[in-house]
Amino acid sequence: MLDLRFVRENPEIVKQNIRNKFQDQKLPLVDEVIALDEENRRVKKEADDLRANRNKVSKSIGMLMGQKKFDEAEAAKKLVNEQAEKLAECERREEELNEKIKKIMMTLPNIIDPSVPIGKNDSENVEVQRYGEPVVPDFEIPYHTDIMERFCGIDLDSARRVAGNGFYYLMGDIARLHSSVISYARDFMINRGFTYCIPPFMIRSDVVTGVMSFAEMDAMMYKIEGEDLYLIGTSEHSMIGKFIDQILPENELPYTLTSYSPCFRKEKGAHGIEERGVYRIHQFEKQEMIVVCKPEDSKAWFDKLWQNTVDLFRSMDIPVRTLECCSGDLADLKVKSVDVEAWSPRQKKYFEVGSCSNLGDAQARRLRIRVKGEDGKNYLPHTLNNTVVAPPRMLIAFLENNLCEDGTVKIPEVLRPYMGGQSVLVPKK
RNA sequence: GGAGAGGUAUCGAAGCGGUCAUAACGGGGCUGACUCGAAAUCAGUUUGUGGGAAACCACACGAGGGUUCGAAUCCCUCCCUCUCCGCCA
Repeated sequence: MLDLRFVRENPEIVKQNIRNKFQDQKLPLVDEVIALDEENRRVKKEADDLRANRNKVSKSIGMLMGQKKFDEAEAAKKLVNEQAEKLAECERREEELNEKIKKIMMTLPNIIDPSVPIGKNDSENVEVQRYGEPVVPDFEIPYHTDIMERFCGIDLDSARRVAGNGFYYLMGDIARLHSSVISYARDFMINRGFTYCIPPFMIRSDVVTGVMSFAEMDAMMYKIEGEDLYLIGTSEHSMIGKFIDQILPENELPYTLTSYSPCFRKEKGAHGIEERGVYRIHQFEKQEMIVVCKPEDSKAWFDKLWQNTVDLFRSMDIPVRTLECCSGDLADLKVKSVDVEAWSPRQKKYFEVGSCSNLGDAQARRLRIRVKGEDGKNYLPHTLNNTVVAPPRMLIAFLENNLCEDGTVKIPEVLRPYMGGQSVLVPKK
């Protein structure tokens, strides 16, 4: 969501940005919206003048009535009535134009950061840096659900009977491991100065449209029947939504929060063989971090945020890399985004375990989140979000990287306090 | 689920067809005075959004409609919040 004034004053920047994102079909929308805006301002001026006149005459009628000059009052009424139809027509046109403008503005992509690599789709994302040695052991690493089954740690059959494909029962040590990771990640972020928060797991539609594009909404969000409520796809939704319609005191910035929630996603469409098991599911749990900050600080915060995830995974000895999202793969609301990917010794490649995004002022504009500046003027803050860890998917990386040849799984030092002191998990079968 | 009350700026709250929406009154914030400094006190200042170079204009009293020359105020529909009762982790 861009500022309309910005579009009006910088049409070439907006168009080049659209080309950079390979959305050329949206190019005509820029001139279209500028023309609509011009007409809208003209119509608005006319309507404003008519309304100003009506207000003036109406006020005088009140005075005339008070002075009991009824004849003059009647004459004034006639005058207002003569212009009523013209005003009504202007107002209809205003409404129509506003709607058209809003619709276009919702589809124009946010201006990407100059540092974002230009590319058509996810195949052109760019590796930034690797952390830790991606080891391939000389024994075979089974599929993650097979590892879990050795520990009697997963029951997908029952899950399918109860809820269908895309759900799981985690059992025993594997379930405990899942909870341990969440607890550890929570404390990890608290130690880095973030405020822990447990948010609502359902949100209203106006919050949904504020935090994501329509395309994403349709593909992701579960709606509660008969109510204006949606299950959150990530706690980012309720956490950024927390600030809807607020004017925030500048001295309270930045807000740095870490939240826990289950996440619900439709995951529409078919997915590949590598996305079975607990990789892509309708319900999972996640520790998230969000930041609301001054515009000038968002770039620095962006780098701090993804670094937290890298550090967390490294503290559990999982090799990771950062992958910069290219222009064509970047969601329309985002200014810049980096995925954190974990090493899979089985697939001998990295796979996504987290995503860090700088939304610029796009979410703030949609949600009407403002900051009262020192000079008394309000401005839009920037919003950022990043995955701390999403345990089900993280467990895949965890099990594959910590599996020993004898079938046991090492528990990293940092997780042991959360696992009752165990240093190793021994298979049950 | 039943009954009741209510939604007005940063907060509490008055207004209940025109002379109180540049929103009374109070709190908070900011500025100044007093003070070595602070508290207290006193004075001033402080809604948002859009249009305009500016003067200024328009819009917004939960949302949307209607009545009217004119609606915070009257009518209709919907949403939300609170209190009590019921039910229940």
